[in-house]
Amino acid sequence: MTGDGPVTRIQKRNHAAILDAALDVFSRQGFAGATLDAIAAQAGLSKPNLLYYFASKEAIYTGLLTRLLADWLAPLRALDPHGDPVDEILGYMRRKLDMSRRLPRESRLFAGEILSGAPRFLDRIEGELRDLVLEKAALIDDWSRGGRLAPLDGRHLIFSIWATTQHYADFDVQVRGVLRPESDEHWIQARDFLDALYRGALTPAR
Amino acid sequence: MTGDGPVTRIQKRNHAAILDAALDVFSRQGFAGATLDAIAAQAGLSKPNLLYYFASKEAIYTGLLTRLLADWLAPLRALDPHGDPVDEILGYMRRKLDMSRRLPRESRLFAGEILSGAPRFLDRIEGELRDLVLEKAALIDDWSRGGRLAPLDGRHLIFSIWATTQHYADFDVQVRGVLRPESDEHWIQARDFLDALYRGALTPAR
DNA sequence: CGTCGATCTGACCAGGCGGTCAAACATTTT
DNA sequence: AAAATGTTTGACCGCCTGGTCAGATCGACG
Repeated sequence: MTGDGPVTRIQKRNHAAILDAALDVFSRQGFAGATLDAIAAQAGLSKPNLLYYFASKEAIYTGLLTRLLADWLAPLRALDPHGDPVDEILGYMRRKLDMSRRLPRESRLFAGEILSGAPRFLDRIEGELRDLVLEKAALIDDWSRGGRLAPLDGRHLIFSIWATTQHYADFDVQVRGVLRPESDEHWIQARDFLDALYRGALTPAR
Repeated sequence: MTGDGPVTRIQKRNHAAILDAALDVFSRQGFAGATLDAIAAQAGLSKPNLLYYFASKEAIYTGLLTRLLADWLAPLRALDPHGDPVDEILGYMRRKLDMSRRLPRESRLFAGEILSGAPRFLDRIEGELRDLVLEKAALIDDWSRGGRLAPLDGRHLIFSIWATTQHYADFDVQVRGVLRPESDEHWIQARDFLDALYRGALTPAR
């Protein structure tokens, strides 16, 4: 294994299979609770073979985090300075909620990492994540000061959108345990609720 | 050890020391990542001595969850049907935010358990937690229908208050990583932000 | 086909884990 | 003081874990 990432056809296939299996296992069990045997079994490989592709459990985990971070931040990055403020923020909320629905494993992976103190992720939180949040928060604060949004702290507004949308992925068992949805109707309810919540709070000049 | 809880003076002291140490370790490392050695060290006891007081790691963990659940639900239980709707809900939000600030270990303990699928807690989520949420959500829905609150789904409103307030405990390292607060001023900002958010969204008749 | 590197595996290891136990030590009771 | 009960410990065990390694197998290519 060179450090240049997958090259051959087999490498590409197994590399991807391992990362997908690892996402499954790490997101359910956390870093400490996950075992290489479980990841290998889920990927359909033997444990030594898995270690032929990744140097260590640690390497799989950090590989996952790195690979997923960009996708994870994409919705916020798409917040458009030239759009209508309320529409932009509601749109961002919807994209995040949609990500929670479609990519709950990724959401739980990040949640578990941060919950346990982000020992392997703190540098990127304080780096690109921080930069992006502060940039977009400044944009929101501009909108607020211009009277195009109710006066709300942009940084905490972003936090609240993370919290409310990721809640439906991270705390899925609790949401389902309380609501007992027959299929997925609670996602529609969540969308409508959050739409009303943020529309009511963001709309200025009442 | 009988099953009747601490009796002697020494038992009371060590029992409490163990639970406090366990809260520390479990909330930082999760169930799988925590070790009996770490808990014993934190409690100032030897591992066998720790197991003299609790039958197993599992027993300490579930003992903790049970002991803390009532306290955890107290703020919601205090939601008063006879109070002013907006004030009641804002008051509830403040109590929850205050709990996140004062009891972050407890918040992270529950978060970790639910995040990993609540394998040892699901029955109580579907039991007393569900009952309480549905009761208070019905109250909120009554207020909404009576025009005393903006029309919002009570169950999802409760979820959103959990999400936004517990976020500051569960994702503390991320919040601090982004905001870099010099002391604890971000808790004040959070209170003001959430106050404005929910006041704006809840206030009816615009 | 044959060769050579890429891929894969069974057997194995050292360390850490939850948990046990007999015996030592403390404390209370008689 | 002695007996009885409650508390603590060092030594230990079996199991699982992450990781290694020598060698077997596979697959692309001349």
